Amino acid sequence: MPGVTSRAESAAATRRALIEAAAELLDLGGLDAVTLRAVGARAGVTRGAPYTHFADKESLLIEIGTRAWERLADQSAALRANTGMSSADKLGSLVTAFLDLGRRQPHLYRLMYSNPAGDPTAMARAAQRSQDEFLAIVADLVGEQNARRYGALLIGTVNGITGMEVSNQLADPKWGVKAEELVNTLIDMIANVNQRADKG
Amino acid sequence: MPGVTSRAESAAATRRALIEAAAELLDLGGLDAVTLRAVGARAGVTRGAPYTHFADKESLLIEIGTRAWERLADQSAALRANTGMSSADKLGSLVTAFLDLGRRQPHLYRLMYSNPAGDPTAMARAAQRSQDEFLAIVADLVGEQNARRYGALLIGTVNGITGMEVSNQLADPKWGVKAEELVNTLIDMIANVNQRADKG
DNA sequence: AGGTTCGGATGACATTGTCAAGTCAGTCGG
DNA sequence: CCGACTGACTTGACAATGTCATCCGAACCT
Repeated sequence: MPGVTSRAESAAATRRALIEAAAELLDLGGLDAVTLRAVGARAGVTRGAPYTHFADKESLLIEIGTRAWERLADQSAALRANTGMSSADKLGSLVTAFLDLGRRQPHLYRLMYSNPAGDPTAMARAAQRSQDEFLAIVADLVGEQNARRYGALLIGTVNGITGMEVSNQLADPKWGVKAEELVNTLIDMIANVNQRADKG
Repeated sequence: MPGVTSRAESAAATRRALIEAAAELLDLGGLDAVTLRAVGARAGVTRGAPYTHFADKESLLIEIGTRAWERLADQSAALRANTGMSSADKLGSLVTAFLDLGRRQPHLYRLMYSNPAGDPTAMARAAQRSQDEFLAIVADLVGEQNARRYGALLIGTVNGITGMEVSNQLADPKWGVKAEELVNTLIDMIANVNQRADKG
């Protein structure tokens, strides 16, 4: 038997520690606080260590964003599999999860949308998977035909409203509305339109 | 009479040149391309010159974002004053302007929403003025009472949809819808709801 | 004219991302 | 059991960048 911790194990642990350290620094001090030196120090290694596990700093950040998207996608999938819940409630639950993410981890939220226009990164692919899960739940609510149209509208709206939350724009008392209310207003409108279409 | 170009005039010209150079670099190469040295070179001065006109690099960027928001606000104000146009058309026109901005200048668009959570910058104030103008047009469409609710919903949705455009997410053929369609769908729904409320 | 003011230039410095070279412990074939 | 090897990590070095203290010179005022 090799050492209690094999080399591969300790390397994997370091990789995990680096990701965690970077994510913590991001939450605490924003993107500017995430320097490779600080990440290394927090993970108990030196500034060069990240280059063993990641091509460059951006790759490390993308890994963090990817994981966040995957958590959301998993959450959606679990929710969709839940049989004791209405589609509308599932949708509301997801929206809340999204808003909470933006509120609790605004820097992470920004990172998740900092997609370069060029090639699709791993993060972009994870984001798409998350959207597909979301879309499936919307389809349960409004039917397959309308899913794309209203799914895109809903996703866009949730992003936008959360974005306003993140940049503190909705906090302005002039609006007098909460983010959840706004999204629920839209969900209601969509459900209504769809209901009328069903009857027609 | 002092020289053909007074010192104050040339200083103001330099300031303008710096802002323009920075904005061009932003459009061309993204935020990473905006280094003070590059900005100075493009404006015909050296790296230290910006510090005569701006406290730091961030202030220069904020100035660019502020100007962009002000252009939008002015555009909205002009539109609102136009008497030969329906409120719905005004709204559609504004939405188009917004989407075009995101499509043509994605880096600038991102900058406009990169608001720090803390104190309200000049950019944040300009953004608010722009939103107020938008809100006024929405109020013409749905009435003063509903303006806040639906205005916030619309602004959030436009932001979100544009954001999806900017990060190339709507380009995915799986959606099969265009950004304008989505927003128009929402505008129609809002107009309908309001119409029914009027009759009730 | 002579002093003053201020826009801009220059030198210097700390921080940071990145890489080449070196070090050392775990691993494996014999 | 031992020597070679592999690969994770460290260290030294470098270039780019934001920022500031200092300096220069031309426009400005009296």
